Amino acid sequence: MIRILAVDDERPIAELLRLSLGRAGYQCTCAYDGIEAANLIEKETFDLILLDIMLPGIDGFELMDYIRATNVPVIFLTAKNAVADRVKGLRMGAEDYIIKPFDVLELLARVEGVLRRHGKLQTLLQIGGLEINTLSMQVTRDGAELPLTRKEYDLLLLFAQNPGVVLSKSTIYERVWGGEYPESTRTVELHIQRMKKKAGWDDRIKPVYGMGYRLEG
Amino acid sequence: MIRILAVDDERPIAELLRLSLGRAGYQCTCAYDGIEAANLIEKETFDLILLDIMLPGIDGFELMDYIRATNVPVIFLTAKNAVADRVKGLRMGAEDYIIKPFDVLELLARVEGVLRRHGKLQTLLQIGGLEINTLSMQVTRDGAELPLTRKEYDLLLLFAQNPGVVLSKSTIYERVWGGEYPESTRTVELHIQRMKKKAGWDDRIKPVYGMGYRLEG
DNA sequence: CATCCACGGCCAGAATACGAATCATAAGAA
DNA sequence: TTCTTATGATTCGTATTCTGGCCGTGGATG
Repeated sequence: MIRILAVDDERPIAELLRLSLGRAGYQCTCAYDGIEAANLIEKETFDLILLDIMLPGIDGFELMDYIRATNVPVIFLTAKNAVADRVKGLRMGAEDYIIKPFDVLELLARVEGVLRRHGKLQTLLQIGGLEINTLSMQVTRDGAELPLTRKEYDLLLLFAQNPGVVLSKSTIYERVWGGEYPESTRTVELHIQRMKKKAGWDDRIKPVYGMGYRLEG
Repeated sequence: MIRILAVDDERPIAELLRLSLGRAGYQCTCAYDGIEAANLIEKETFDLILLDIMLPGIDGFELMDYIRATNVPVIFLTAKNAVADRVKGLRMGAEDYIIKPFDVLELLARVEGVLRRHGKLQTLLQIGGLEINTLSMQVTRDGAELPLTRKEYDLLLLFAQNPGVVLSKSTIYERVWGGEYPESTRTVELHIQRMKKKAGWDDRIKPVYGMGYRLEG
């Protein structure tokens, strides 16, 4: 069951979110201010948070700071003409935003998109002799768990989600680290190297000279 | 990887474009005025350009003149009530336009549409007995992979995307290497030669004396 | 037929990309 | 706190690819 937290101080909106998402098969909890939201996030775990920017008490941006550490994807809700807010939100690590008033179908499409990108819709990925559980973030080979670090896992998942595709170093950097690729360092190579080794994918992930890396079938 | 250039002098908008497109899997670069855009277009190659009309310095229309020569599709960004601009833009060869403020989903839909019309979303290209997979960047003949270097691949793809068209050496240089064609070297001939050989296209790619090269059907 | 110039083929040095090892710092657990 | 682990910058070595120069060939032009 996928759990979603909807944070909005306007009760009718929050209720609308809860009902729409509930109908679509998600388990949705509501919070009506920043404090309540923070408490819930502390106490429970969610797969996705829908966050209104304008909140009494702690506002959405402050809450974002808090949420970011938990790595839970956030879609935030903004008023029609608050472009600056949207940018600020995306900068702060939000996955997407929805402009109020929103269409319920659009909402569902975006929720699904974000969940898919985070691998929360499909919980088991089998590839290259490995089994990746995207919910528990565990990777196993023949039932034995691989002790992967955070970056290694992210990398592994990126390749697993794009088998056969050449991923350039800048793409990899943007997807795993975020931000612009710093040409001068060898960070990406280094981590690919470590991940390959742990995953036993030394022959599977191959460098494509001058282009990037590819996970072969 | 599909590369998009977003030209807009309003930083928040440009940033919004970059983040949204980036999240959708495109590689997006920003320029904040006409000069910067022109320089980038000169230096790199893009698959699509998003162009704001109102720009300081060189405006969007002037830039359009410049871009048209490069054959890169353009989507205009216009203000809500600038109907005349829209018409002018389409007349000048823009592929589509988007009215600001725009919805990100709409933007993505239009971007996808334009890319599809230009065959840039196509991942499998079959020509001259070869099959080119632009995602895995692999070229196969009868199922056997051709070991191409980066420049060879870029060249092959350029010809494959322009069958029957005479490509001048300076055009080829600009598209594959970027920057101005250095008359004094034989780099282009050399690489075409190698590529032809590996691809088995010795009789397919023919020199057009004094003009360039053409891939014959 | 003679001349000019574009193009093909080849080579070696230059440039670049990648892998491995090492070290310093940051983040996290005990 | 202290210890451990994770992360990322740096350096070096090697393999691969790129490039410029030279020469030969052959088409274009008169």
